[in-house]
Amino acid sequence: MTSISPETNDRKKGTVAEVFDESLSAELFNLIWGQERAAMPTVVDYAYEEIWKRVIMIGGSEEQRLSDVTLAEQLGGMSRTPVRQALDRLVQEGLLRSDPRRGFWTRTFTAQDIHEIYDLRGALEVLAVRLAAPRLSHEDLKAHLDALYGVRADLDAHPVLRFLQVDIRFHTLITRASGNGRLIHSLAMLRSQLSMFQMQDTFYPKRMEIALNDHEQILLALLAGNVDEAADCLARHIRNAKEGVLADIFLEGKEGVS
Amino acid sequence: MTSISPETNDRKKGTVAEVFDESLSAELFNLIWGQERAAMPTVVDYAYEEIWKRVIMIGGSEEQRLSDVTLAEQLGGMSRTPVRQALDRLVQEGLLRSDPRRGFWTRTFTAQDIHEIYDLRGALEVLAVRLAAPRLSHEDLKAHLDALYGVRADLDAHPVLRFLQVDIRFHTLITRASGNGRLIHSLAMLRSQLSMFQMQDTFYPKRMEIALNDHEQILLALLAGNVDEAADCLARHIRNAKEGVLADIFLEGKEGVS
DNA sequence: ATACTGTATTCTGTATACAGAATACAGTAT
DNA sequence: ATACTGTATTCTGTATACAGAATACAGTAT
Repeated sequence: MTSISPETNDRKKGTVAEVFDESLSAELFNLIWGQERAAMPTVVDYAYEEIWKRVIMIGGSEEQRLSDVTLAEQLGGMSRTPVRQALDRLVQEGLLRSDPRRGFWTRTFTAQDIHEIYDLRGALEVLAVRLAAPRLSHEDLKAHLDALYGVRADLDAHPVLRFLQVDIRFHTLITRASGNGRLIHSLAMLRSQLSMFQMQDTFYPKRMEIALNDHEQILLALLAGNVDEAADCLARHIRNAKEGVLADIFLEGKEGVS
Repeated sequence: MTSISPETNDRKKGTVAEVFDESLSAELFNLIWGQERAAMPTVVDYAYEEIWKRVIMIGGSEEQRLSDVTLAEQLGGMSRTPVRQALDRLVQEGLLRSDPRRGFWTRTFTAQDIHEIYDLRGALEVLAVRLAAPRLSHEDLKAHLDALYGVRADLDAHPVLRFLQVDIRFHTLITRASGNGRLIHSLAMLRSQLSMFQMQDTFYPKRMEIALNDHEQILLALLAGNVDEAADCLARHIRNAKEGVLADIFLEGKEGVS
């Protein structure tokens, strides 16, 4: 899966897959679902985590069949029952499709899916930042600003994973501070779906810089107590991210589809 | 569960449970999940539907244990496997809690849950109406206005179920027209959770009239092409609904909790 | 009477068995 | 050569079996 750059850029860039492969899916899993891990995980929890990582690595560009028998063998010879329960969970969360009496399949993601996910995410994160504003401490905000400046300083050194970490942590900070458990879970599910094409997504330094600038602006607005500005900027930030992903992954020039 | 009226009202009123009992849960299920029913339902689908109805009838006021063995027997002697899959689905959707190695339980809903659900619903429906506005035909809008006037005319005849039907259909009209499948599903899940205390909720004619007036205003704004007004009114409508439910169900006078 | 310990019982989570649907494929007709 | 039919095989969905965790409870000590 080679992507054609929509604009030339002489600095380092790359798809996530090129740079990190297997280790990234584990990192992504921790960032997205780490906090929700059970104290005493069941066999189903283990199967869910392992299959999640595989699905993310397969990505959203091809439909691939997942056989419960094969997976059960590969996951240390466990039985089909917990594997099927894990697969059911992934279907619920929108990462897989189950074709009745024909099995489980990874899903392909279209431009329509990108629109759905980012539109939803925009509405949810704007709600999150409004709920979070009075609950975020100055220390938390400043700590994240520092982290942001640190990453911006050496984006060239280890670009993509470091950027993804700080990006996810920024959005997680705001989401968690909302205090709305259902909102937190919904956003985690959307991010889980986004991870499906994160592996093919191409990250340009320019795009990462723009994102970090947006984050900075939002954090500064929150520090200044200007919630409306933070919300507007966050909405714009997510619209921009959507356009970036659409341009990168779906090059057929359908940017006009609103 | 007897509710104390926060204001006296001499016209007919009542909790849903008093008026409809078992038949209502089936009606609610159809309104919420009817469109998503599979052509060839599996045993799990059947178990899911039956258990959903039971859970709704139990409601969100008491924690009740659900034994997979007992349910399997009651659902025509099916086995535990599909019952557990259905229970897992209900946990995913927030209607049940699974206590690891101790079983499945219905959840009690607190004022915090009402806040979470309605805040989320507000953000999602506002997004829905913005996406739906250019996609709703004048015929659809007018048809719903007619239905609304019909119900308002004879609210006294069969108040609660008729009101619930037209209420859910109004929100479903807007949600579906958004064209965003994930948004539609998220809102169906929230409504599913709302159904948990719908049975204890008390419907006063005044409250129903206010809701219908809101609906009318939103539909007229959409007919006039005034999307912003429709969105604002919808946001207000849902905030009002939240306050109404909080006042009805949680009488401890915690309206101040924002 | 109350707290504690150890055993019996119940019940959950996972493994395995089995029936029937979907699929592959060989054989036949055109 | 291609389309079709019927049988063999594979695989999914559900039922059943089983091990170990949670619970109930009787018996004992204080």
